[in-house]
This record gives sequence, C-alpha cells and structure tokens, in this order.
Amino acid sequence: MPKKVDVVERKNKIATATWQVILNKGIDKASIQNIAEEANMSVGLIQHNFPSKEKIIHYAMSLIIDRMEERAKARSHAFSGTKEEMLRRLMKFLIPINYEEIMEARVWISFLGRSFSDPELFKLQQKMDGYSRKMVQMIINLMKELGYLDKEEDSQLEFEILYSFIDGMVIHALQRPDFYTESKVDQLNDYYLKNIKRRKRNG
Amino acid sequence: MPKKVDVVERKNKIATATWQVILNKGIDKASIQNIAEEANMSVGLIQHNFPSKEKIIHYAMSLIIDRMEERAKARSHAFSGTKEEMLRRLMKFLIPINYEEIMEARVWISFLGRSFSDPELFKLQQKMDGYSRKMVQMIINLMKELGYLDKEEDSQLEFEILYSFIDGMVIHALQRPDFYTESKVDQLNDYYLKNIKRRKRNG
DNA sequence: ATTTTTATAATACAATCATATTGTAAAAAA
DNA sequence: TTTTTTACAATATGATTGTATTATAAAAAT
Repeated sequence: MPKKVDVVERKNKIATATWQVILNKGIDKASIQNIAEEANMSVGLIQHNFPSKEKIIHYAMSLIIDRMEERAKARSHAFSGTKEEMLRRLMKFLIPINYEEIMEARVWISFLGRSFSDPELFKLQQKMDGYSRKMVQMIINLMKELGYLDKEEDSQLEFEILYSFIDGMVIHALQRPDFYTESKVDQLNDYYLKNIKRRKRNG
Repeated sequence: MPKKVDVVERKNKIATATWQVILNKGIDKASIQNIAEEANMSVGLIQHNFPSKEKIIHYAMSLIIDRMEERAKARSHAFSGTKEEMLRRLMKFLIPINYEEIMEARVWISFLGRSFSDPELFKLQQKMDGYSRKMVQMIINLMKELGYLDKEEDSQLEFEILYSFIDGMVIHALQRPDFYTESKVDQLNDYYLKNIKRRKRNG
C-alpha cells in the first residue's frame, strides 16, 4: 500500500473544509464537490474517507463539539492563579473570543439549525448540552466554595440563569465580535459576580 | 384576469411552507420543488410570486422576524395589570412558549446560521437585534421606574446581562421545550428580579 | 365583443448533486 | 518476487436543483 496515512488527520481536514464551505457559502452549498475543492482533494478521496455526505456532516459537527469541549477542559484543568481567577476563567468556557473560535461557533449555530431535522445532529447537540451543564455546575460549585452562594442553598434557578446568561453571550459574541471582546466579557462576568456578592451581603 | 388574489397572503403561504420544509428536512432541502409540494402549489405559481429562490428565503426570514416583533409589540402594548405584571410580561417578549412559537424560533436559528454567508439575511438579523435591544431597554426603564435599579445608575452592563439571559433562554427553550414551560420561565424571571431587589436593599 | 392582463400549470433544461464504477500507483504482506 | 491491500483520481450516472419557456383559462379593461 502507499504511505500509510493518518486517517483521523485526513478526516479532520475534510471536516474543517466542510466548516469553511458552510461559513463561506452556507450549509446548502456544502456539497461533496465543493468540500473537495475547498480541501484540495478529489471527490474520490472524500468518498474513500466517508461513506456518505451525511457522515461528513455528522463528523464535522462532532469535531466542532470536540474542539469546544477541549477548550473548556483546558480552561478547567489550568490550576494556575487563585480560585477567584479560576472562577472567572471558567465563566468564559464557552465564549468564542478569537477569530477561530468565532468561526467555529458560527458553524455550530448552522448545525444547531439542522439538528431539529436530523436526529443524529440532535444527539450531538444534546451531548454538547450535557457537557456544558457539567461545566456550569462546576462554576456553581466554585461560587459556593468562594462564598458567592450559600452552600446549603438550592441553586437550581441560579444554575439555569447562569447557563442562559452564558449561552446568550455566545449568541451575541458570534454576531458582534467587535463589541464582545474578551475584556468586555470579563467586565460582564465581573459585574455578574459583584451583583451576587452585593445581594449575598444582605442575605 | 382571474379572481384577483391577495398577493401578501399568497407570499406568506409560500413562506410558511418554506418554514415547514426547513423544519422537517433542513434548510439545504428547501428547494423550489419541495416548497411547492409542501404548499400544494405548482412550481410555476411559486415563480409567479417570487423572482428567485433567494428572495423566497429572504422573505421567509423577514416574515419570521415580523411575527416575533408583532408578538413583542402585542405584549408591550397590553397595559392591563400592574406595572410589576407588565415587567414580567415584557421579560418574556422573546421566549417561545407554545408549539408555533417554538417552531418559528427553530426556523429563526436556521436562518441565523445562514446569515453569516448571506449579507441580506445578516441585515435582517441586525434589524431583529435592534428591535430586541429596544425591548430590553424598555424593560430596564421599567426596572428603574419600579425601583429595581437606581435611576441615575449607568445600566449598560445590566442591559447586556439581561439581554444575554433572555437570548440564552430562547436558545434553551427551543431545545428543551418540555423543561422550559411558561411557568418555568416565570419562575426564572421572578428569581432574577428577586435577586436584583435583594442586592438593591444593600446598595 | 374583443383585447389585454393575470393566475396558474406543465414541462424543458442545463447545472449541480450524491454516489457508483473503474483504474492506477505504491507499498506492505506473502 | 509476487500478491494483496490501500490511497487516490477520473469519470459516469441518475436524481435534484434553480430557472426559463410555453400554454391556458379566466376575468378585467377596452
């Protein structure tokens, strides 16, 4: 056989080309031929790596989610700095900040739209949701540890509000990246925490 | 000529058929032929009402936004009840609650995904954003009026947090409609307001 | 009553689509 | 060395696509 090729790397290259086509031309133009052209590959090579276009789409979304989870994991495993800094870092776990992250988040939105008519994509989205909830729970736990919330307090509503706030920022950040810079996000998170502290002093 | 037909009604019927195809098969399957079948019309009739497929998509998104704005307007113009009730009603201005609203919000997400590669859709999305911001500002003003916020206070950060919270709930409501019932949304909004009040007592 | 305008349908067509088929070169396995 | 396996390309194919063309019936305008 020819030079044994890294099949994962190959698939990822096809997936990222798919993202590019979706970003530049829209998801309805994400055809095998267009993906092949974007990836500088032949149609046959794409077919050699994926049995159908459906599988390309599914793989492309699952890779987006993997990337998001990786970033979140990297942030939650970075134990440098104080716990207060850790809390602030965690609160940004989903927010797309640099160009690459914004593009990925935009592609994710396209997949989210399709997930309502594609059960496989819906499952992937649910997986993403499950992971996000774990991260938000970590944030809530850290808030309790740092005295932002009472430890005995039932924090279910606090959880949902924080999660909505974070996902809302994601939606806004990918629509107005010039406004939603990292420092703007920091400012909002600080204000959010300050408000929790202010009301806590009151009980 | 034949029975003069209501051209707006006709266009809206095509637009809603487009929504259905997007919901059932995905935005990449929203072809003229599929839309025609869904609307029980001939391809020629679709073409008679729209010069191109592009225009159908644009019209379909603009109708979604009109519907959302209409609902928001209806809620903000309903002056029944106390101002506290009005505040709570306004906080739900974007949240999809019944089946129809959830479907519309899901279609909106599909258009949002495409808006990054279609300048016309992006403009429509910006229009929607502008309207939403007006509504959120109304809510902030009412919060000041009702003593939730200090009137002199610069409420820019408060504004962004509330707007993200609301848009985040939208994203969550259309993904988990069984969880995000209207009463759950009410509960979250009440808790949100209660927290503002608690911290305000402290200053 | 004749002409014109309009709503609607049927169908045609080239482009693009997803996928199948076939071929080839290279290297691992025998 | 021979065989087999694999990476990759070229091209074919039938379905679907957006759009153009043509036809028709009905009613408004003349």
